[in-house]
Amino acid sequence: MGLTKTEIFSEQQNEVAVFAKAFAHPSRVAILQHLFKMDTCVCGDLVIEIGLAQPTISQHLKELKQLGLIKGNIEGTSVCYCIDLENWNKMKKVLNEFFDQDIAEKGNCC
Amino acid sequence: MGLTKTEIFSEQQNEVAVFAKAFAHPSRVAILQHLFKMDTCVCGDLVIEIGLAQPTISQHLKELKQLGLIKGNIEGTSVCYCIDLENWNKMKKVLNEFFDQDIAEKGNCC
DNA sequence: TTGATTCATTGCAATATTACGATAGACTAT
DNA sequence: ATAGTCTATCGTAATATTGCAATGAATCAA
Repeated sequence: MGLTKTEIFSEQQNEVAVFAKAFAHPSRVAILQHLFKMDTCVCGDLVIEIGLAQPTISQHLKELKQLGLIKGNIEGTSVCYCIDLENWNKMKKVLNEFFDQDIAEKGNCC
Repeated sequence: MGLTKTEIFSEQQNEVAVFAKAFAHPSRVAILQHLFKMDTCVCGDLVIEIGLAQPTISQHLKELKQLGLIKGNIEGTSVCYCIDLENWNKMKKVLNEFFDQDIAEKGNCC
């Protein structure tokens, strides 16, 4: 059906999934990497850098912004996008807690 | 179009995206958490635990298996699934390298 | 063999995601 | 005002993902 049954999962499980979705596409990975590399970022940069159409980039930026991973300030006619470190670190914490579950002394059955 | 243009991205960017996709759905997050919790895991367990239909769970398990994050051994009539630690650690390394890009002394323009 | 159990596969329906052309809105420069 | 630049939004087309009923394949128990 394509309809995720979010209500049957825990809040943490949904949070991991929502954050992971941000990186689940190479366009967004590339956008974030570029934002890390640069000091000041404009959408136009990204269109040239990444090689997708401007509306496509704009759409990906919107998703990242809604997740809180980036923020954008209007600067004259262009928009300055950059990483929102506070939320970025929160995301890292949530995902790393998931990655680092207790796996130490487990009888490996397989 | 829904067709990801993987060819315009770097290998690393695609790798991050592919791994992230594994966690981009709460079902798979829940499955992995359950596999961590248990010592010996069977698909039937997961159907009861998670509350989705058996074919749905089976499909998610297949994806995780194809990615190499879990492995499954046939054990009589049931199948023993568990985390593949080697690939799990590789995934952690790939994603953490992405998460921990140089962000230290950046002039925050926003 | 027959029936029960367990998991995989197939086929389908519905929603989600990705991409882009066209267009609109906001600002700048002339 | 007018033209040019930059970004957002709308509408649309195509692919991807999710979920499940039905079915199949393999094993075990009697």
